[in-house]
Amino acid sequence: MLEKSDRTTLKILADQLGFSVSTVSRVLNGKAANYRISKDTETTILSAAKELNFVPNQLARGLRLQKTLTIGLIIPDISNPFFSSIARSIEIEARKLNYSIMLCDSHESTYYEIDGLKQLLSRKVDGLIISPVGENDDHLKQIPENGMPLVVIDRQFPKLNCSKVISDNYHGAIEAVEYLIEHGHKKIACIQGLLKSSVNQDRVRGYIDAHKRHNIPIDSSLLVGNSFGEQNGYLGAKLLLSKTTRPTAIFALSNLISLGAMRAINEEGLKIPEDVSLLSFDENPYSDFLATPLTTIAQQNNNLGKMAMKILYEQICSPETYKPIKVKLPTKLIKRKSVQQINN
Amino acid sequence: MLEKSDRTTLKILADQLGFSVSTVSRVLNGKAANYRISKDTETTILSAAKELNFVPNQLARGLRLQKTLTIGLIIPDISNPFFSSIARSIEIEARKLNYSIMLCDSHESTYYEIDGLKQLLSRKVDGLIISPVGENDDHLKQIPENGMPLVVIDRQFPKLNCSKVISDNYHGAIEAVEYLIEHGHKKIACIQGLLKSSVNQDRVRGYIDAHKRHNIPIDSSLLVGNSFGEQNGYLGAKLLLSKTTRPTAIFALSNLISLGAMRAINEEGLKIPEDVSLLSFDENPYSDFLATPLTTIAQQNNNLGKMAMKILYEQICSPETYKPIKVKLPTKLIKRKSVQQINN
DNA sequence: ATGAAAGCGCTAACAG
DNA sequence: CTGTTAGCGCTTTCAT
Repeated sequence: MLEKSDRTTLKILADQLGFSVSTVSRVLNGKAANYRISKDTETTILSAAKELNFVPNQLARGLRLQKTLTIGLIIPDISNPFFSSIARSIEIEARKLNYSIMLCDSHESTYYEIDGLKQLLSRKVDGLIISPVGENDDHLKQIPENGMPLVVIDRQFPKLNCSKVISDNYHGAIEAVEYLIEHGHKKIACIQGLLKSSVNQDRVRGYIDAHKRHNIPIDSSLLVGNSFGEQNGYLGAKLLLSKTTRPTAIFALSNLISLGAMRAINEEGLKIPEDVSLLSFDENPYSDFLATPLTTIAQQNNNLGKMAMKILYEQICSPETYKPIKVKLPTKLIKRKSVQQINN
Repeated sequence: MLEKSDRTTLKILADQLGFSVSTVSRVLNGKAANYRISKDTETTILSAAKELNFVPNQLARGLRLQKTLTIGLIIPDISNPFFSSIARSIEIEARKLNYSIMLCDSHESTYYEIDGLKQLLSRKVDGLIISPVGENDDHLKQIPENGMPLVVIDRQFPKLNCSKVISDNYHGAIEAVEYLIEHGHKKIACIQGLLKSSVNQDRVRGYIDAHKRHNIPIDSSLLVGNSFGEQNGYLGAKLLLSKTTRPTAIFALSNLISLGAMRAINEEGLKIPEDVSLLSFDENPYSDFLATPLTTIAQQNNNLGKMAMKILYEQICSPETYKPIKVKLPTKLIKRKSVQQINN
C-alpha cells in the first residue's frame, strides 16, 4: 500500500517502490526505452506516480538542468488593452511550447523595468520578452551580452543587439496623416507619447514626412504631449483646443491618448468630427461604438505577441547559431466617422 | 583584481575573495551582525558582490528555503480589461512585498485552468490567486488541503475552503434592475454569463429578486445567454431584438456582453436608449464616450486585486494560524445616458 | 569571527 | 536493466 503525502518527491516514490531514484526519474522522463527499463517496472512507476499525484519540482529540475521552461515578460502597463492583448497572445504561444510566464509591469518607469529585470534574471528565466519603457537601454545591453535570449517588442532601440518585433509605425503615421490631408486638413495637431521612445519618434517622423510630401508647412506648436497615458491626451487636447485658431484635426499617438482627447473635446462642448477630426493609433474593441466611431491605425497586436514568442523560442533552442532578426508588421487604417472632409 | 563573469555564484565570489561561501552568504543576506562578522570583511564582500554584479540564484534559494517569493495568478482572460486591471493591482501590491508573479491565462476553460495550476504548483509558488472559470472546483479543493495558500477572486465556490475576494454582485444587480424599474421598465431582458459561475448566479438572483420586490413577473424568455464573452452578448441581443415584442431594456452581465449587445443593436439599426435601454455590469474607461454614454455597475477592480494580494500575503506569513476570510466589496451604479424613462 | 558539511530535489555520467 | 554518486547554488547547523 502506498502512503500518500502532499509533497511527493522522487525519493519518496523510489523508496516506497523499492527502486532507485534514477530509475524512477528515467521512467518519469519518458526515457524508459533508452535505458531498456522493463515494461513492468515502467508501468509500476508510472501508475504509482499518478496515484501519489507526483509533481516534479521544477526548482530542482531547473537548478540541475540550467533551464526553467519559464520566460520573463516585462511590459509598461498590463491594464492597457494594447499590452494585455499582446500578453495574452504570448501566453497562448508560450503554453503551446510548454513555457510558463513570469510577468512584470514596469508602470512606464525605467526604474521598475530595471527592478523587474533583476527579479526575472535571478529567477533564471530561459529568455525575456520586453516591451521597454523606451527612455534608455543601458540596462538592456547586458542581456544579450550575457547570452540571455531577448526579444524586444513594440518599442525598440536601434543599437540593441537582439531580435525585435515592432509595428511599421512610420508608414502607419504616414498613412494616417495623408488620409487627413486628403480630407482637406492642413492644421493637423499631433499628441505625442513618450518623446524618447522609438515608437513615438517613428510616428512623429511619419507625421512630419507626410506634411513634407504634400508641401504643408509644419506648425511646431501643434505638436504637443510627452506620454502615452490618458492624462497626457487630455492635457494635450485641452491645450490645442484653447488656441485662438484651433487645429482642424488631431492625430493621437495611442489609444489612451485618444481617450483623454475625447474627454477634453467633450468637456469643451465640441463635436467630432464637426468641430475637430480625430484619428488615433491603436484599434479598440469599442472603436465602433463611440459617439463618433473612431478612425484608427490598427496594429497586429496578436501577431506581435505570437511572433515575439516564436522568435524567442528559436533563440532559446539554438543560442549559438542564432542571429537577431527584426520583424516589422504593417498597420492598417480603419476608416470610420471621426474624420471629416473639409473645404478650404 | 576581480575576474568578471556573466554568472557569478557565491562560490566564485568566495574563492576570489578568499572567504568561505558561508561567510559570503551571511553577509549578502544582511546577517553580518548576527554572526559578528568584521566590518572589514563585510564591506569587502559587499563591494565585490556589487562589482561582479552578483545576482543570487532564486532557484537554489527556493529549493533550500522552501519558498520562492513567487505567487501564481490564474485568470480567465488577461486581455479583458476587467481582469487586466485586477492583474495590475495584484502586480503592484506583490512587488511592494517583494513577490514576483507567474501568470496563467485559463482562456475561460477549466481544462487550461487545471493545466496552469499544475505548472504553478510544480514551480513551487508560495501562494495562488485564482479567478476560477467557475464551472467546477474539484481541482481547486486539493490546494487548501495541501496547505497551499489560496485566495479566490471574482468567482467563488461556496464550499471551497479558502479566502475569497468578490464584488457584491447580488446587490449590484438589485440596484441595477431597480434603477431600470424606477424608469418604468417592466420587460427587462438579461444577457447572462457563464451559467454555473457564482458571479452569474448572484447577479441573476439579484435580477429576479428585484422583479419580485416590485411584483413584476419574470418572463423567462428574457433571460438568455451563457458566457461572459462578446459573441454571447451579440447573439443574446440578436435573439432578444428579434422577438415580436421586444424588451424595453437589456441588462448585460459583463463588459464584453454589453459590447456584443451594442454591436447587435447597431446592426439592427436601433438606438440606445430610444429603442432599447442598456445597463451593463463593469465600468470601462470608454463608457463616457460611447454613442450613448453607458450606465454601468462599477466594481472596485483595483481593490479586488489589492485585497487579494494582501490577504494571500498574510496567509503565507502565518499559514498555521490563518483562518480563511471572505471580503465582499460593494459595487456602484454609475448613471449615464443609456437608460430611458418610459411611460406605460 | 569564520569554515566545513549536509541537504533541498533532481538528472546524468559512470559503473556494473 | 538498474543503482551509486556527484553536483546544480544556496542556507544553516555544528564545529572551532
